[in-house]
Amino acid sequence: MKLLDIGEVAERSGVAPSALRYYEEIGLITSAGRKGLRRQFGPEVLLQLSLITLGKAAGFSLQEIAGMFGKDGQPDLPRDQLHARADALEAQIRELTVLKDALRHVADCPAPSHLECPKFRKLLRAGSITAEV
Amino acid sequence: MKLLDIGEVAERSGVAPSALRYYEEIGLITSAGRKGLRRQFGPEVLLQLSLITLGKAAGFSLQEIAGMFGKDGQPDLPRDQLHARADALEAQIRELTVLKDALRHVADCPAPSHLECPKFRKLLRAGSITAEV
DNA sequence: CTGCAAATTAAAGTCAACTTGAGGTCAAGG
DNA sequence: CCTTGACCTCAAGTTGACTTTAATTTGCAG
Repeated sequence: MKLLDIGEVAERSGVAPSALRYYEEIGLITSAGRKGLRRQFGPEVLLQLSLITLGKAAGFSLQEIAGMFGKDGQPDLPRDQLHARADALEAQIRELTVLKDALRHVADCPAPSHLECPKFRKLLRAGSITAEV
Repeated sequence: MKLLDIGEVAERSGVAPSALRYYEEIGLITSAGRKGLRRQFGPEVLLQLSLITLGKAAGFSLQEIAGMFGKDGQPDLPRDQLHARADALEAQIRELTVLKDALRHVADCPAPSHLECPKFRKLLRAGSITAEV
C-alpha cells in the first residue's frame, strides 16, 4: 500500500502542509502512521481533501464538514440529518441564483438606482430574503 | 422622509447593532445623519442589508460585496467584471450542486465506504474538483 | 558516511468580522 | 424635572482557519 508524505499530499491536493497538520490536529483527517517523525498519508486522504475543499467553498466550517463526512470519510450524521443538510444546500443554491441574477441585472440595467428598479426588487423578493421594507 | 434608528434597523434586518456600526465604519453602508449622537438610517439601508446578507451567505467577503454594490447600492465595478463575478457564482452553484448530490448519495447509498463507491467518485469527478487520485 | 532538503514541534502571529465592556450621553415619557 | 433605556465611543477580546518562525531531526541520494 502506497503511502504519501505530507509534501506530496500538499502538492497533489493543493492544500498547504501547515493546513494538513492543522486538519489532523483538529481530527478532520488522519495520517496512516509515521515513518520516523514524518506523517504518512494513505491515498484516500486526497479524496477526503476534495470533499473538504468543496465543503469549504460551499461556506461550511471545518466542524460542519467533519460532521458530514467523518474523518474516515464516513458520515457521522444519521440519514435524515444528511438530507436536511442537502435541503439547506438547495436553499443556498437558490439564494446564490438570486444573487447571480441580481448581479447580471446590475451589470445590464441602465436604471440609475437599482434599489428602486422594480425588476431588481422583484428579483430580491424572489429570494425571499428581503426584510420587510 | 422616515428615518430609522439603529435598533429598528437591527430588528428589521436581523443584523446586530454592533455589526451595523462596523459596516458603517468600513464604509459598507452610510447613515443618513445623526439625531444628537444617534445614527439615523434611511429605509434603503434595509435593502442594502439584504444584499449584504445574501452576499455573505454566498461566501463573499465584505470587501467583495462592497465592490459589487457600492455603499449607495450602485456598483463600483464595470459591467464585464460584474458578469465575471456572476460567472464565478455559476461555477460555485455547480460545486454546491455536486456537494448536495454527494450528501444525498452518502445518506442513501448502503456501500460501506463511499470513498470507494464508483457512483460517489463519479459524482465528485463531475465537479472536476477531484485531485489526481 | 555525509549533507541537506524536507520533515518535525510548539508557540506566536495574522486576518476578517464582529462582540464585549467600560464609561459616558441624551431624548422622551411619566 | 428626572429617570431610564437606547444609544454613543474606543479599546480590547474572540473565533476560525490557518501561517510563520525558530529550533531541531531525519531519510535518503550521492
